[in-house]
Amino acid sequence: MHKTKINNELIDTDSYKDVAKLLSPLRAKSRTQEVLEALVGMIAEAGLEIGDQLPGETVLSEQLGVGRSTIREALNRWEGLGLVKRRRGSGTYLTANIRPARGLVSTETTLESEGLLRIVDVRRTLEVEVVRRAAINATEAQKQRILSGFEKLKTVVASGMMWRNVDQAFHTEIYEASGNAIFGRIILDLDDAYHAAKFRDSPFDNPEFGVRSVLAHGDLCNAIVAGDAEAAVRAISIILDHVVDEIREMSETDK
Amino acid sequence: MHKTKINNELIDTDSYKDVAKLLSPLRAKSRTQEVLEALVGMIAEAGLEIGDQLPGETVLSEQLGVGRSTIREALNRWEGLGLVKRRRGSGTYLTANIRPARGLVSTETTLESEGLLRIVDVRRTLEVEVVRRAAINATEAQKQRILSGFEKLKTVVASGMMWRNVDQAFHTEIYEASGNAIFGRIILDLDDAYHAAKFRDSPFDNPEFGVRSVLAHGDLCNAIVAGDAEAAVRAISIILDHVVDEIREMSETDK
DNA sequence: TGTTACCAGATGTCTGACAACTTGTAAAGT
DNA sequence: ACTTTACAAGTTGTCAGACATCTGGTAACA
Repeated sequence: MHKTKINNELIDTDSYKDVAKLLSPLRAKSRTQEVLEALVGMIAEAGLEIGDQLPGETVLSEQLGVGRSTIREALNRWEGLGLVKRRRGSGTYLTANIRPARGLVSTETTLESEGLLRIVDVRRTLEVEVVRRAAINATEAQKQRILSGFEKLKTVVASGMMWRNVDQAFHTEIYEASGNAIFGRIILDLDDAYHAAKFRDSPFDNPEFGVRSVLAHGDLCNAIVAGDAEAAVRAISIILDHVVDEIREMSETDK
Repeated sequence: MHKTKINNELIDTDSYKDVAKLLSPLRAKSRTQEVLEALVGMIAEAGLEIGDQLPGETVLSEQLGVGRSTIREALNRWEGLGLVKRRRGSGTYLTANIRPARGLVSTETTLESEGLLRIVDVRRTLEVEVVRRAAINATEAQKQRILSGFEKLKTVVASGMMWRNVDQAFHTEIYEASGNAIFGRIILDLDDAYHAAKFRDSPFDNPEFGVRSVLAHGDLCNAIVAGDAEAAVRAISIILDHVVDEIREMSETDK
């Protein structure tokens, strides 16, 4: 069996499934996540409202081309969040208004940099709180994961490769260490909205930006491990300042 | 409507479900719920803490005598509430302190209120920032809208009507006055999630809560109009404290 | 010594099957 | 004409087994 090193990951080059992955490396999302997004789209398009019944599990699984277990995992997640109510022998019913996420950064608010800056603005509020808590609450195991995440980020950035996924993994460790996973979930949503708006025309990472902010990432990492909340807040502020700079530069050089 | 005397009690015989409920009220729990309670017991007994790894799915399913799918449904539910983190290829890890229900409170209610408190926690971070900015940035026209929104809220609460929509409209005015609408967008999403989870079975407002917090709403309103950011922050904190109290009361009185 | 290759264990997904429940409807009975 | 019963179709709940995919550690190799 042949293995090849790509993006710092061992990849099986014998099965062409993995080759396909090379062509579209953005599909890192889990099947369940994709199903959830597809469901949101379906609900919006079909105009379903509170109380309406969703199609059966078998119908959904056939239509989306995934197993019934996967559909069930997605729907059960939603029931846990109170978005749907499942009745055995009857069906699954909407119990809340489900809005497609595109509202965050939709069509008209993407007026160049303005929308991006607003997103970063909200993100800063959340990130500051998260790193403060992470510095206080992180367990030893979590600190270890944060450290190794940073090491991975450093090597990827140094090699000039796409670092967004690695960066996101690094920050996810911090969100988890904060003690309230909902912060992380919202920030990741904001991040998705940000990149969807930013990379509309050129969907590639900026290598230079990675080099610039990797230093601050190191400070952030050390501050959390050392339990220094205020230093962590300073570090994340610097990182977000770099993001703001990036947006400004982009809006200046771009047309 | 037919009534029949059974065991010296008048019972509605139109639906024999009620009779069956009298005979076996213990079998109402689903397998998944039993699994969740068993897991809570195991975690408490084993003394697992945040960051610790749970036994594998196969081990749990064998030990509890249920299928692996059932275990997965339970654990996925927990992940949705942010109580555990599942890592593919690695394992399932605790991300919150899970305590067994005591006294009359059901395990389900305990876990649910835990999730609600996390939502309010995130919301507090955002709301504090929003009202601070609103107090600083609000224009005269926006202050006027906030004032009239509060007047409407006062009359609706006093009349004992459903006040949720009016309350949401009042807060929306504040979100807009903050100068960054994305804050409001996210808070409204959180509000939806909160109500969907909280009012899963009884979709009604609590009139008493409205009366209690309308005073703080007045303080918030005046502080923003006066441009006093710190007073506004204090007022919104009191409002959110009331929400937390409400959750606590619910999980104590619930059977 | 450091890289590589491999292995065990864990979660993710799919398939097929059956159980349990709900609901509507047609048949049977009065 | 009305009520009761029985049944069928549709839906979610649970189980078993299999394979895919990922993670972390270990042993072999250069």
